[in-house]
Amino acid sequence: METENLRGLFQLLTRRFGFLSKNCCSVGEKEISLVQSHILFEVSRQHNPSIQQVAETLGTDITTFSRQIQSLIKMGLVKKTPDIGDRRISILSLTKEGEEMNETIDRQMNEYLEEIFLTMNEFEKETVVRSLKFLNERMVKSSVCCTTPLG
Amino acid sequence: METENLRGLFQLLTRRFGFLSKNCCSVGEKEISLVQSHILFEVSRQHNPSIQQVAETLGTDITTFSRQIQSLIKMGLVKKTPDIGDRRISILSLTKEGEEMNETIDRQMNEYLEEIFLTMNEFEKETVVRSLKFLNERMVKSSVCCTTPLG
DNA sequence: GTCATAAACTTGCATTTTGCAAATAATAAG
DNA sequence: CTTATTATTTGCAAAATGCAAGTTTATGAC
Repeated sequence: METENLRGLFQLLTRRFGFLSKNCCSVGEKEISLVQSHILFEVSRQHNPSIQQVAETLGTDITTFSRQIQSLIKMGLVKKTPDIGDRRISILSLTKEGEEMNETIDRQMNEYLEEIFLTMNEFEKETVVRSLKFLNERMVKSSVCCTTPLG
Repeated sequence: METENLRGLFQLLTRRFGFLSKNCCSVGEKEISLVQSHILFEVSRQHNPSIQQVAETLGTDITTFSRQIQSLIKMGLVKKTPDIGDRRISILSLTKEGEEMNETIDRQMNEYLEEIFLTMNEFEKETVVRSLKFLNERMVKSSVCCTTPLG
């Protein structure tokens, strides 16, 4: 097989997805940053995660993350509940407003992505989506640097 | 077809690629940031781009970008040449050292990615790579927000 | 040509983000 | 009980960001 420039491929793909995400985080009155939208996404995705868990998943320094959570709490999007078994730990969850924000962003992003996939036929779309899923799985399993326990 | 969570798929994929990229920007003595590695990548990829062109491609504010270029010049990785036809314009190019740095990062990243693809057979790999390329093309063509002229 | 307008950058702040070091609080180990 | 260890928070100080305003060069109207 010819030598592919895999790096370029990934770089361009992620950049384009980044552009897609950029504008998509203001919902009604509230506006959050890209990083903050990732936090909502991840808090929603994990089951009652601690601050440390989410920070690690996102690869953010814990001190920076602690402050980001403070902002999100001030905005009324995230809640912090002390863990019952271990009171050092703060369990994160989304408020009703946070849920709504996350869902709206989700819908928006999926809409954008669907629009891209509209240019493909069913077979092509299915192949691409299956490939992305497959690749995703393999990236998790790979031992190559930089993976986090909770990926 | 069942409803996929496309956003999640993309988000995780790009995050994982981001992790892969994170550690990979120190070459020998020199160490550059992720953003700076993107700049080297893009300056190398485009044919004698102007400052504005690269800034736009990367979606960075031009004033921020101007300063980032200054840093890279100070590090001896990038060169600025006044355009012959229009002296307002600065043409960017990599120095020999910049080229080397970019190539090393490229090699490193491709090595990591190849390692992930090693867990697939030829057919699977080819399908995935073809899917990524295909998706990339369609993202460029799509009119959905956030694309830049030079993508 | 001259003057106004616009384009390609650059600099001056002022804000935000970041992360290391150190502090705090709670648990676990011995 | 005393000493780690763990989870999180604050105190800086450095870096990144972006708007407003400046500089230099080019272009258009006249």
